[in-house]
Amino acid sequence: MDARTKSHCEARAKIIKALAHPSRIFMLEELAKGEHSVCELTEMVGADISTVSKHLSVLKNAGLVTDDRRGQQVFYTLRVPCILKFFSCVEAVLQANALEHNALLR
Amino acid sequence: MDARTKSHCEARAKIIKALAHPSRIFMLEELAKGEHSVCELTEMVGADISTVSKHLSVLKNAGLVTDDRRGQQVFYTLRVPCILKFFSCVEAVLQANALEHNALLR
DNA sequence: CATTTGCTTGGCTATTTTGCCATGCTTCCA
DNA sequence: TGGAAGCATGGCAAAATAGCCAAGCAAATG
Repeated sequence: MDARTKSHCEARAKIIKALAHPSRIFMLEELAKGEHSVCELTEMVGADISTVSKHLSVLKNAGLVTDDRRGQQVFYTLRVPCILKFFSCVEAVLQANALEHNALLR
Repeated sequence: MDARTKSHCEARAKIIKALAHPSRIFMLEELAKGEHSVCELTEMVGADISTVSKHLSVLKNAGLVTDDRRGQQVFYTLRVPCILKFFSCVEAVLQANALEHNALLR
């Protein structure tokens, strides 16, 4: 793996890592339906607000969401719609795994 | 986030985590072109064979690849072709980020 | 058989990630 | 202007990951 390929893979890994957490996946899906404030997301996720805030900064840092301060609240929006296709592939893997699992049980 | 949703998100996170490493991304792309033995992949990645073997077991555990022993060698194959679309979305994010970055420089 | 080759696994340390608490900052309202 | 509401950040401890070496196991080869 040459240096060029390596740095490219690292860049991609950085983005995928941002996706690799249950709470962040959940939030992205909620944001796909429409913007939400940190408060709302905190409520939905059910974790400390500081935790949610850090998760959001991870997503923002990866370029997956954007934030918009309006008054006291900060609203987050999904920046990359193709993320949903992304998840549908993961869904396909899950289904394939489930099928495989059932086949082994027989 | 109710229990059902939570476990679903966790299942997806598990798969995405398996994708969240430069070497594993690289290997998946190589495997997309055709099967490879552990030896070959080790050569391509440029890490210890035990490291590569563990990476492969992570991918296998997530249901992303399958292995096939033939003689002394074990050949790995990509199990889920849609992974490539997955990456193309990541690519789109990278490009969007690059554009954003340039815009800020101006 | 004994050895070599190809791969996996155990064990260990170093690094990264996660989540909470405490604190600080910004905006709004009384 | 003082305080409250909404978020972000620093700091810390616990947990998860990553990488290598050493050791083990399976198949081929002599």
